[in-house]
Amino acid sequence: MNIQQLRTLIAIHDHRSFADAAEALFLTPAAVSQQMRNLEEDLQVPLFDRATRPPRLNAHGAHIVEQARDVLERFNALADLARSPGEIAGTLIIGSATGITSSLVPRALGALRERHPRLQIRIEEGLTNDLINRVRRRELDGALITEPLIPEPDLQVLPITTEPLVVVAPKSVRERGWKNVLTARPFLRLNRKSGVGALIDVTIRQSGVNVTEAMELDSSESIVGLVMAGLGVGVVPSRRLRGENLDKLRTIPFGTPPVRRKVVLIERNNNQGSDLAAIFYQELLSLTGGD
Amino acid sequence: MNIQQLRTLIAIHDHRSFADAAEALFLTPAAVSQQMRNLEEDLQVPLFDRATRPPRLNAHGAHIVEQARDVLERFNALADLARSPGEIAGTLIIGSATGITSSLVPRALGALRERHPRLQIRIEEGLTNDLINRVRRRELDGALITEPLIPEPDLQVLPITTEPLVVVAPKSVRERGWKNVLTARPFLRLNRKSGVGALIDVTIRQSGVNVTEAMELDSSESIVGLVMAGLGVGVVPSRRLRGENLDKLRTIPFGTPPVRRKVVLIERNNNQGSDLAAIFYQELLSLTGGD
DNA sequence: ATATTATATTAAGTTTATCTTAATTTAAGG
DNA sequence: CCTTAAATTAAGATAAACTTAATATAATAT
Repeated sequence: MNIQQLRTLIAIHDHRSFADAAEALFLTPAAVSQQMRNLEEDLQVPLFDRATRPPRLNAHGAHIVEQARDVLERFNALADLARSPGEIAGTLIIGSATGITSSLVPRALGALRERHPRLQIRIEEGLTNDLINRVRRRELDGALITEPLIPEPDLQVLPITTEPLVVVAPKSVRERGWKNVLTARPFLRLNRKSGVGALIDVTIRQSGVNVTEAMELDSSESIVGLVMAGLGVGVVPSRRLRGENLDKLRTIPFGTPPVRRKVVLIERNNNQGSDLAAIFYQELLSLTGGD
Repeated sequence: MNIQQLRTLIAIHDHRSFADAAEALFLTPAAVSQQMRNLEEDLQVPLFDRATRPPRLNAHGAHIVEQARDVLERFNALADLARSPGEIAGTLIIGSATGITSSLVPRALGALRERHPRLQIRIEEGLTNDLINRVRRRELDGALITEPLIPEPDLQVLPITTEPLVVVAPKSVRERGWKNVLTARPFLRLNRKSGVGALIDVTIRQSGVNVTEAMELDSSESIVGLVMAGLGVGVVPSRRLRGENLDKLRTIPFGTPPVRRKVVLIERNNNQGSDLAAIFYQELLSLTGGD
């Protein structure tokens, strides 16, 4: 049994004539006759009472026609849907490097959900290098990470937003200039495995400043806490200071010129990118106005 | 797009491999690969991301798989239903000659309805000759009529029940024997177009009795009424006398030997009969115990 | 009853679709 | 880099589905 045979069966019922059904289906009457013969043979049951002209659907045949209408409608609806995939559906999987705090991302994801209700969205956190490999392996549609990033020919880097870094020190530190402040007290280093940590490290090395490292920490919050307790100085994204009691801290722009960390979306290059990631990026751009 | 392609698409999703899907479907991998190519070409949209091995369903493809499951399940259910038409459905149309009063028929129809809830039943009354022609033209599945009936090679006569005929006369008629009673008073004839009327006519002619016809009437009830009014004598099915005040009437068995009218079901012969009529007849037999 | 007509059926040939086989390509893993 | 397994592609083989032409037949007209 196949869809074409069902189509023919219904047409015979509607037109009450093999010949008229054939005409409606752009076939010859012989084709219609043979189709019905083949269908009956396949099913091993008669569908027509052929003692009249035209043949009449028997009780069973008439029953099958009614059921077949539903099946055919659904099949046609699926074919239409398949031909015009207009509505975005599926699962977008985005990796996010640990510590990315930009409010842009949640806003973009919210807007995506609203615009494409059938789109499933998943955010998976991880370390930058892991995320990059997972994008390559197509396990992720894209990943949000921070620079620095070694340019790779198979990856595309799409800028999303930037954020200034600042030196933080206890209020009691009086030295002028960021280099002097960093050397005035023990240095609380942000883990170099993170993009920000690495950016800070590179900047310090290139400036020729010799800091006295006290310890290495995994998060900007820890660093801010220790600085407030008077145990040293550090460098953190300025956003991390929101809500803090700035009366107890000094903040000085970090670097010459001041360094900003960039949040970027990486995707596969060379037409290997995921359609869903492209949609996500468009959403981000519309929120930032392209800045 | 066809059902086989949908089947293959789903198998690829479930096995995550063209080769394994091919094995499950008893095809070669090349056939699977070509089917998917053909499907994408027909729909004019890609369904797979082919930059990996095995190819992965893209978002759109995965979405179509989910919809396709429903369509395929319904198609399969219809094929199963079509192959085994176990449950009786459809419309049984039975003709009934005017005046058939046997309680068997309503009882049989009631039992049929109970046994086959999806069976539609229609009873259409008419004159015997009309009904016979309509059975021939397959407009009726069968017809209930009374004998006599001229045997016809294309019609099958299935006996259902019999009923005695009686001569009815006013109490004042004293003659002995049915023949004398019929000639003692004017004869009230039942219309010969009905089976009973014809049966009565034939029996009288064959007996050599010369009745004096007063008038011809269409129903047994009219005859009984006129007899009670003293206007003549007649012949009616004995069932018609139920509830009548028999103190005012004489009743004598009609014919030598006594004549009984038969109610029969006629159907087309030579394997032209309707399945539904056969079911109806079986029901009648089970109610009569075959008598 | 016979003749006519329109339509379904059947047989045979043609066209199209779908499969298999064999060679080639390619992603993935060692 | 090499190897392997699996997907792809081209070409041939097979099966399915159609058309054409002849035949059969129910229905209708005379």
